[in-house]
Amino acid sequence: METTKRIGDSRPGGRTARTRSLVLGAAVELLAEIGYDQFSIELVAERAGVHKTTVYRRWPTKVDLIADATRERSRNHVPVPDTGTLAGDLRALARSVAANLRSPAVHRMTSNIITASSASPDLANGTSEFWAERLTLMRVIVERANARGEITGSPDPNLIIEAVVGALYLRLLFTGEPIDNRTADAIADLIADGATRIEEPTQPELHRLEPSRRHTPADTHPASEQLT
Amino acid sequence: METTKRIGDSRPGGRTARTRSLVLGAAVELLAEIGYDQFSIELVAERAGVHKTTVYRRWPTKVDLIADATRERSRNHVPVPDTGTLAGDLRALARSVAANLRSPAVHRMTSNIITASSASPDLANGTSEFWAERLTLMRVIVERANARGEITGSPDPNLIIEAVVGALYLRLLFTGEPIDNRTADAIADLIADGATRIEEPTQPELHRLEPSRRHTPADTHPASEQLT
DNA sequence: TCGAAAAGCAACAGATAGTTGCGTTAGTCT
DNA sequence: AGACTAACGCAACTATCTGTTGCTTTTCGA
Repeated sequence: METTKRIGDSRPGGRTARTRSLVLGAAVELLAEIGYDQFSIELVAERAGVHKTTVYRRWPTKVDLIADATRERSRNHVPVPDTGTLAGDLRALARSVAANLRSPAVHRMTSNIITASSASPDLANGTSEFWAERLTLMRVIVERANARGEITGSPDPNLIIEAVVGALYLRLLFTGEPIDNRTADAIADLIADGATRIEEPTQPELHRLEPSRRHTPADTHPASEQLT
Repeated sequence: METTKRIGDSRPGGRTARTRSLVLGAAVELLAEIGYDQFSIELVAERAGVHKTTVYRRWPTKVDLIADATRERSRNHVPVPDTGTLAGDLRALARSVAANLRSPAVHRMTSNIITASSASPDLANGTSEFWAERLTLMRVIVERANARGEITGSPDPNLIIEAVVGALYLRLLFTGEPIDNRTADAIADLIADGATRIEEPTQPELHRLEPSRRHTPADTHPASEQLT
């Protein structure tokens, strides 16, 4: 039995692969150019110089196509800075992210992926994995700082990166405020200060503020019906 | 002349207002229930118990409707915590935001607004204003801490709030990692530590790390074609 | 109670998504 | 090389959805 073979599985060599990369390339281009509304399978087909049935056969829906098109980006190697200090590394990282976010294409791409992700658990997983990989890569910044003895306490390394990146994305998606290098430096410094609390690393044990000294506020009951 | 009067301007009292609120209410509900794809004017009309032409006449497009429906949320009063310490306040704030973000309805709502915003500068402005207001409200947390002498240096107060909130939203929209109270506390503490650098507030001048001591890394040239 | 603004209604036009059947092209296998 | 077959091209089609129009009915306001 098992004649249930998926399209594009055999003949991985020639035309199939070419068509596939043409279509996915066109999809990525369009995702960066137009909004989710405008994005359509027919447009992608036209851009790829391919007939729409070809696209429909392999990617039944819009989100399937988007999911596949964005899956490849894991290959994007993020250059991880190594300046010798945590603050320096975080600044470089923040500036690099900021520079990226200033591009309208990236803005559109990001919005579109968020939209599609909310419609497809598959794509949501892909996005999640992509970011997990990316954060793992960036985490060496924190690990190096740790090896240097820069870091006090044991903050979650991921959280340090997430705070820097998250603040920048918040501006991109919500506040619309400028994402310039000044901002990037400021957020990097803020987080670096938080992670390297003591200014005299030679006496790291001296009267450090223990987490237990802070009081945990009563859990604010979740706002009953507060959207966003 | 000037017969160009907009629909719904006169008769602000009775039926007009009722219809309006019915429609906007239905729109908000749907935004929290379904994705941007499914969301349509006809669905909103049906949910509101109103004929679709009624909706079309007042809100020509989907995004117009969404823009109007979400404009009202500025009224949402965010309870600003006041626990007596910056760390405590930030923890309470983070927990409250986290609790909110755990709701799937909020997740969908957020994604949908992002999508619609990218299609409408009008809505984008609205969202931007909404967040500006919200951040301004939350900023009193930092201002109170400042008055208490908790804060060293002069970090951008907005940035402190943005870092906390941004990290949580990053998880919601990208990484998909859990947004529990542990995470909320950790991010709050990290930022609080960054803002209140010296552990002995009575000697705030003692060997503080000046910004000038940090070196600014060479600006990493923006990755030429790195989407997202 | 009367006039006018807004809502209801049905029918319509146009666009778009997605499908189907069949002929054509081009890798692959012997 | 030549045959086989998976994948593509093509045109025509259906179905659905978006948005409009002309008219009638309701309801607010004065």
